[in-house]
Amino acid sequence: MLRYAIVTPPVTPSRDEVLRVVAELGTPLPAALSRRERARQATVDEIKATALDLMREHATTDVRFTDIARVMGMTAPALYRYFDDRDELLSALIVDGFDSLGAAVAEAVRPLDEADLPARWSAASQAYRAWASAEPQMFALILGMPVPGYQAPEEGPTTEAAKAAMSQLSSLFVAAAQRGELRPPLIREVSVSMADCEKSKHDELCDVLPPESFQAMLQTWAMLHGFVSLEAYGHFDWMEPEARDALFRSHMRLAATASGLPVPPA
Amino acid sequence: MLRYAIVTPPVTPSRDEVLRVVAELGTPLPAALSRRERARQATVDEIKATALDLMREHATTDVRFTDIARVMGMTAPALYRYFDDRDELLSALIVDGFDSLGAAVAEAVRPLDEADLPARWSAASQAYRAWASAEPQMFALILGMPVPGYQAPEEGPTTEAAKAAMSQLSSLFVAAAQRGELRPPLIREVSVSMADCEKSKHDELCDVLPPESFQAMLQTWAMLHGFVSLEAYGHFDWMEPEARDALFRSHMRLAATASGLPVPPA
DNA sequence: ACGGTTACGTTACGCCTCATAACAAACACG
DNA sequence: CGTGTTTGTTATGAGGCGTAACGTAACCGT
Repeated sequence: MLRYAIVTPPVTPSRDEVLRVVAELGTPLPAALSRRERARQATVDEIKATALDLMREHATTDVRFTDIARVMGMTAPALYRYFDDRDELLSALIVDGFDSLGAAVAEAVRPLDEADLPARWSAASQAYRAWASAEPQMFALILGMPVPGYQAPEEGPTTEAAKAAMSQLSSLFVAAAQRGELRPPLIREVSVSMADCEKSKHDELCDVLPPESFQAMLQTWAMLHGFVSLEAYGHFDWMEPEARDALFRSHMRLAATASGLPVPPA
Repeated sequence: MLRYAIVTPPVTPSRDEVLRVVAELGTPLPAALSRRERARQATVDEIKATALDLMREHATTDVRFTDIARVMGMTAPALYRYFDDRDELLSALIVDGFDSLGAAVAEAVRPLDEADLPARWSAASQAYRAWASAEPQMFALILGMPVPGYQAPEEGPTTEAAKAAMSQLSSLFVAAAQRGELRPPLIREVSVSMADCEKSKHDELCDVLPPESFQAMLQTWAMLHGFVSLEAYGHFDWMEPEARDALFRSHMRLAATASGLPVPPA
């Protein structure tokens, strides 16, 4: 039923692997990690990786400690040495999820010409979509209604990770604005509360983005997220894949047109 | 902890109540229901209502049979007389959810002048949004990733209910088209697969709606759904309510502008 | 009105999961 | 080599799902 060999990574990863993971997590890397700490970190990673594998395999955001432990060749109570309870594991997975989504978008954009904003927008939105389609459970976990019973910690590291991931989107608008390629959006009326709120919460953006463009950016996110949500949860399954692709491209052209981003060629 | 008195409706409802419920469910009403069938139907309804109350109270899509039964003054195994298992209860709730969403939109639109399409669009989208905000659990249940472990039946009554609810949206486009008030959408390029798929699956629409308007309708749904999803799951919590309202109105103006629907005045 | 039938609700039970407690082995280190 | 820490184990309790077996009450044809 469960394929032990496939999902079980090596118990003691290489030093490089550990360093990569540590760097990825943003830890300052205090000179070096003791042997024990490295082993512990590896186990934590293996738990998270196994949980993700099981989520993928069972197509659900529900993860049973029992299953994780069995796949890892351990017993369930041992996992409590690494995560106080299920919520803590989920929070860690959510942080990783935002990181993964942000990284996927960043990866897709990185090799492209910085001047080619239409291509960067296409690649970024396509990466968002592809990530959600490939990992609908993760997508549901971070941007949908999470697992029943799970209560997201307010203002925790999850919020940080979310902001970081979403900055991938805003940086596109900032780049366009700084290059002078950001047209005024289709909707230019901005309510007072909108302009005010922009000043209070995202001040780093209001220096470079006019309020109507900030508003357009949020609407762009909503457009992107709407399509991707509907697709990820199967509400576009009645369409042929090619039709979905075409609809998505068309949708993103619309988003760019409406928000003032440079429009990708048809 | 649990308020028995509040959530427990009368065990034997009035005949009018029963007739209303039956009519609501679309049952053909075969002359009349026997006393037994009426009682059974009442219990089924009470179970669903209690489940909804508990979902609202605990802010989760997870419902425990034990809790439902306790609130109803029964024991858990008794519920299996009415629903084979948890999935069947959830499927029933999903059907009701789609019905409720569709009804909310229909209610909002019904009193308005049939000629005033901008007002109807504003009211419909606002009803969609308000419904999702008032019942985020239901919203997640029907249009998000459902409860872990729940497997939606393919092509069941849930699909029917979903189509019926979504027809509220398409009927707006159809009305606009029939009245000659539907402008060509901003994006007019339609891929071949899109136009073809339209013919195969939603043939009743392709008679009145040009393919580019059908495409625009789907994009409009995606725009609406994207905003509503993000808001319902708390990703717009950093905005003031007034700012969210303004953003939504602006978003819906954009949707109408882009899709060719008559645009509401600012 | 009466006995058979059907529906409903109960208690008892088996299985599973989460989570804790108490215990054993492995390891680091003076 | 001993000592304390870390990591794993087994044992245990609480609680949910779903089934089985059993009473009981309501319905219904005669």
